[in-house]
Amino acid sequence: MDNRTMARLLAEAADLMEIDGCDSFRVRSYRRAADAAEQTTVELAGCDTARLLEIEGIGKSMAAKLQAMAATGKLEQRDELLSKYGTGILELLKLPGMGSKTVALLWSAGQIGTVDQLSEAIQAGRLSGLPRMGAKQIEKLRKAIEDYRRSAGRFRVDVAQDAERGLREYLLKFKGIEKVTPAGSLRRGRETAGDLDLLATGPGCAPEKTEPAVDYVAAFPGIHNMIAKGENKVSFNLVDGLQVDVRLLPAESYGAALQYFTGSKAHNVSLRQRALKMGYTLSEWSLARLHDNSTVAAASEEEIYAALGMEWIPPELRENLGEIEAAVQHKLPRLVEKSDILGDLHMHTTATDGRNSIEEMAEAAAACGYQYIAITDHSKNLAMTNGLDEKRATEQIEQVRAVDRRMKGRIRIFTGIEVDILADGALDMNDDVLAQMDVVIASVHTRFEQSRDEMTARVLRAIENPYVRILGHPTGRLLLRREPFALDTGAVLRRAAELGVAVEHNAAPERLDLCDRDLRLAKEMGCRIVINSDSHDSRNLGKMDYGVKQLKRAWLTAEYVLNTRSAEEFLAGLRKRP
DNA sequence: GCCGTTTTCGGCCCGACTGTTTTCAGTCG
Repeated sequence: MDNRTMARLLAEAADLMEIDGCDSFRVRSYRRAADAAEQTTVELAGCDTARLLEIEGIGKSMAAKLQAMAATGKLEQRDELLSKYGTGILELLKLPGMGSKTVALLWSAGQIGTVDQLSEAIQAGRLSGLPRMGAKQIEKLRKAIEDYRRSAGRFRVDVAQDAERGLREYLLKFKGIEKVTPAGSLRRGRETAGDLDLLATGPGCAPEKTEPAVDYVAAFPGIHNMIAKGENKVSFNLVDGLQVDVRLLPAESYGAALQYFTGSKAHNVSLRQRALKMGYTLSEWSLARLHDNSTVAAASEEEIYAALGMEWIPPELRENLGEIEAAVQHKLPRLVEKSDILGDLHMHTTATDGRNSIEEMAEAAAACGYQYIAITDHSKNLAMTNGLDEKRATEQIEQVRAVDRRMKGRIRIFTGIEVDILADGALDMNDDVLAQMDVVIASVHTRFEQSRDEMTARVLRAIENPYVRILGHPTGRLLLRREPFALDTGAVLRRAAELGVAVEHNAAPERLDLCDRDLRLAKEMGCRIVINSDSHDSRNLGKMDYGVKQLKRAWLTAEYVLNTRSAEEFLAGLRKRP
């Protein structure tokens, strides 16, 4: 059993224990253990007790549980509670605004243990009269279910990406498979994926010879249930429900298949129309001549696009939004690449909720090839993270400068802070401290019951503060968990552009703030855009692949992205301080 | 359940906000 699965079982156990009314500190220790399992680099399943005990947050009892999990594949506490409450109870907990106490209340009041049962109870009016269940609360729940159902069935891209990585590694271990490429919305860089399409090719994928490869795919240990197993396609669900289709393809039609399964549908329709006009027909097998069905191109996408008289189109642009016309005229932009990113301006350290020191972050960033970074820990309003007050923030400035000197120019470290935008738009830090920072990021962290207008006013007021240089995660979007902040993005971006406040595209995979639509808007408004990792761990520093894909989807070139410039130019590109 | 001792118990991240409370419980970050 891998660390990730252990982490999931422990986290689920913690949720269930909380519903069950266990001691909250005990629950927390399960959560800490889950965190540790998720974060650690050592393979837990192979560890002896002594090694396990070295891990922070793992004690004697937890070590035994980890070993039992490795041996049996199960966590007893979790299974017991699940059989008591049913599996639907965990789903109930995913509704925004729904915590363990409310779940426990619903359970004890009416044996409500699934989202469907809750929905039914609301319809039937059975919730009113329960403690703390007023009209507003019930309406909130009704809305939460609606949102939840809308996103059901799709997976956040980082979940799909993780699955893809694991599967790809597994597939490439097979001798007859030489190349594995994800297709579909994952390849195009969409925020969510309905399923995961993986294309594999190699000698073992040749027609009539696929049987061993198919068997190998079907033996993937992460498979929860098999949907279909054919000659060149294997479909199954992973434990978390994600559907995976693995297609084994001969090298000679790999390009056509990749093109076909990458989509989007609209792009493909357009492309096929063009093919027809040219006397060709395009399918997942090949681009062929209409009159005799002879192949024109099939092995690579490049050949196919070239045969259709155009440049190869990056997958991120394949949405039928003008990319075909541009490719025909050879006018596709040179999109921003990950290697263009020279600095990361948003990260946390052990001073607040990060896992590494300033030095460690700096070293890791230098190893990523960055030329500069900013240390931007949380401010005091994020009490849970041990946010910095004015005094600690001032002290940290000195520490950052000291580390910067020690790095001797190997990397520049800017001073900074991520301040919280309060309900009324004020910042939770004095201006005279902000005035000393190179980089001040202002972010909304809490979503109150604010109307769209109030939320917009809140952000607009915050960026009027002359020390704010970057607007952090502007839409507060946490996909599939919560609606983005309802705010007038256009108005905010326009004002940010006027003021010279850069807007952040937060590349943290779980916090996809500016979707491609927002980024296009930012571009139109003339905003300076910064892509940041918001790392809480030095190991996440270079992880910008997905974020860069999103930039590409908005047709952004390096000139739009401020941190593709040198340290000096970057600073000069930021809003001038008063 | 972990941890660290001022070591075998008693702490354990804390403040803002909402709704249903008329003083506070629940959720979130």
